[in-house]
Amino acid sequence: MKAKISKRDDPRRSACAIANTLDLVGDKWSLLVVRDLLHGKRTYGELVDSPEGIPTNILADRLKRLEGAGIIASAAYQERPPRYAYTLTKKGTALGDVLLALVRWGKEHIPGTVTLKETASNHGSERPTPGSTRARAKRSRVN
Amino acid sequence: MKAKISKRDDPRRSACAIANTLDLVGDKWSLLVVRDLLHGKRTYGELVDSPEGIPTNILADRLKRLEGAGIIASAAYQERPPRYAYTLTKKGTALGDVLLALVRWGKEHIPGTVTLKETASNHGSERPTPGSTRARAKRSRVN
DNA sequence: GATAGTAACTTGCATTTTGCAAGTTAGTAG
DNA sequence: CTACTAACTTGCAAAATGCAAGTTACTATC
Repeated sequence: MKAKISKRDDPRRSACAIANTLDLVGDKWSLLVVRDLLHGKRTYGELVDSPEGIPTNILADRLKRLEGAGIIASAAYQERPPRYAYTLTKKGTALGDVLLALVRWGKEHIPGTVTLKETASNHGSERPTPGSTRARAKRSRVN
Repeated sequence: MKAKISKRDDPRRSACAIANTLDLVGDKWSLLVVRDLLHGKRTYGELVDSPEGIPTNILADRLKRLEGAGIIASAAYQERPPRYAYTLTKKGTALGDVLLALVRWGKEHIPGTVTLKETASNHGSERPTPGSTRARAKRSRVN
């Protein structure tokens, strides 16, 4: 019935907001996925194609974790061959401020880095519009 | 044979400022060390005592890497038993903006998190004051 | 209908990183 | 000499990462 949270079994490292945020997105890949989604990418394939070359198993894992954390949401945009589009939730979109701080620091303090913004506009081909179809997400449970 | 830096053997994942920043501080611990230094902590022991409980080998490694990246600097504040004080460089202090973005996001989106600021104001025991001896380490602003 | 292709994952396994405990070094205090 | 402290280092076991290959579910083309 009631979920009681005692200090003993608190899995968090501390109450610090920074530490807890880092526990969610403090790894080499999570924020890059968020970056790509902010830039308009939506599908697994588009995310895999990013210049950093995320391994597919890592991407699958990060998508699960980010969805579990309420940072992204997935929705089937077509049923016949099941295809999913990932989008940022409001919570995820709010990470834009963090990315902005990161990119500003990087551009100022790491030579040769740039703000890359390649994919917001598609390059030629038409794509199915996510959300247009009836959302029927029949999928293995997302922990 | 001369060592030439071509795009082929560039060790970086990409030119993206976010990716490169994450390669420097995109792990569970680095930014917590920066946080503590911003809050006025200076010695190895003080850093180890943080509530998240960083393992000592990880701390030693992160201090080396952060120093190598020019984010922190170490200076001996006493010679007889060698003792070192770690301080943020200007480059490291600039990460305060990133931390600020992280703490804001965490406080808004993760329940039960706070801005913890148990600064250098010691709670009971006296500590050696850096700068008492010859080598004086300049203190950075205590947020 | 057999072959090939595409998107989205999953699985296996070697390598790397993390984390806990214990040990080491260089001093001070009694 | 023994105890104690600060600042690390070392030794693994466990977990995370990364690369390649395999799987599933379709579509398109011989």
